[in-house]
Amino acid sequence: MFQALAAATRRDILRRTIDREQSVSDLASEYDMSFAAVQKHVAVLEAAHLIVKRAEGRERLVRANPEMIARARALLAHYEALWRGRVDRLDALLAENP
Amino acid sequence: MFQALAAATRRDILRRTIDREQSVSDLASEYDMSFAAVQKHVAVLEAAHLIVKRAEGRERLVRANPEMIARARALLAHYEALWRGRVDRLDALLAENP
DNA sequence: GTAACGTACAACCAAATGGTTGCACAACGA
DNA sequence: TCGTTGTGCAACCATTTGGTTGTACGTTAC
Repeated sequence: MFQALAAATRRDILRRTIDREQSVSDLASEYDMSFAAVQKHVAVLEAAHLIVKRAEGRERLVRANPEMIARARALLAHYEALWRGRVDRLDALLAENP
Repeated sequence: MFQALAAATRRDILRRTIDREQSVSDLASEYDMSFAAVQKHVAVLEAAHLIVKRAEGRERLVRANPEMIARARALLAHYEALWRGRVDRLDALLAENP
């Protein structure tokens, strides 16, 4: 998941598809690279479940999956909570030895 | 930053150094790879400011930088906020046309 | 003083990544 | 029907990544 978020282009695709559903071609037209390159980025995001695709005729409409973004955020929040826990233990220690 | 978070080993180093300050050797002993490999992971995390190092004699003590973890989390929260904004706009639209 | 320890860094290697072009194929439009 | 459009996938290529070993150098212990 973090691997999928690592490339700037993919984060940008995520940003655009949060705004509104877009076809793969729509997305490809926004970047200075081949359609195939963008299609691969979309595939990576899809594999990480950061986006979902929906078929509409010959188009594939892409939209961000906020649930998965929330999950990434929760993981980082968990790291912070661990740190907070350390502080809390330190606080407890200081309370014991004032 | 997300690139730095992309490797599982580095996230694990982050987790360990949130818990408590540890030397590079301490960290290296935890993984089934060479010292140099771990040292490189630490260097990547340091370049992303996800950890900070402190010299103590010949040792380099590593600790996580919760400020930067918070920043990563905030970025993801921002993405979610964009999505929320979309929903809010939709809500406003529905309110206009009940 | 010297041996051992902790760290950094260079050189190298295999595998993954991010890009390309080309091709196949389904869906749409004239 | 037939050309065009939208998509996916394979093959290929250069660069990056994640690992290795070896070397150098400052710090600590004896």
